[in-house]
Amino acid sequence: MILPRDFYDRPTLDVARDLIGKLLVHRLPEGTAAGIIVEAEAYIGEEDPACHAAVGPTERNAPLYGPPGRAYVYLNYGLHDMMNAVTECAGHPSAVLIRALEPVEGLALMRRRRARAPWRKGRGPVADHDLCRGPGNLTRAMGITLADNLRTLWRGQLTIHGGGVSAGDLAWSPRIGIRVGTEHHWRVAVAGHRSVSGGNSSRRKREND
DNA sequence: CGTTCGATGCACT
DNA sequence: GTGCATCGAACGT
Repeated sequence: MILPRDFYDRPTLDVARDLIGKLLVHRLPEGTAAGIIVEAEAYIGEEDPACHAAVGPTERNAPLYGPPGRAYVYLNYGLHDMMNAVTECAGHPSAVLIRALEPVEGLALMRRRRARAPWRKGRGPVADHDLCRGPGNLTRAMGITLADNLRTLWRGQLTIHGGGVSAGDLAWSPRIGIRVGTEHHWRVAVAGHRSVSGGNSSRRKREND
């Protein structure tokens, strides 16, 4: 069953924790892709220096100020679309970044989309557990783009479902790839899961700062 | 094992 | 003009 709108209208850290083990589903004419969320990060309010809302309301971060339960998708490094779930009541700009999935459905479609990336030209197929490993890889594999910005997650073609999935032990750690706000351990992941990002050494160093 | 860096586009100052 | 909530290859030790 699809998670209701109210699921997202709660403290962001609770939402981040509870999103682990849930199923992200994207239905398109070319096929359906789905995966279990195994890694996420919380970005909480204007006081969080790493949150896009830290600079106050702008055109780009407007979705954060809107109602919870919608997607906030933005382009990062000119290359990667990042997908967040907007949380908390409207006016408190917060969201959860979806960082990694364990692929469940549409793996062939995911692999085709990943292979389409220019930098993968001439390289071998992506392993199953790497298809949705990392926020940029995840959106590419799932076919999530800027066109999905502001989409409702509780109905429509991009949805998050609950039900029956055991998440395993959760591990909290500093968020990845940011220069500020690293004192907060607002990244949550299934401990030891193969599809969790941050596997390379430079990431690990930043994590331990 | 470790660190560095290019690709690539746009919001923000 | 600057700086990214990244990815993955290249290179040093």
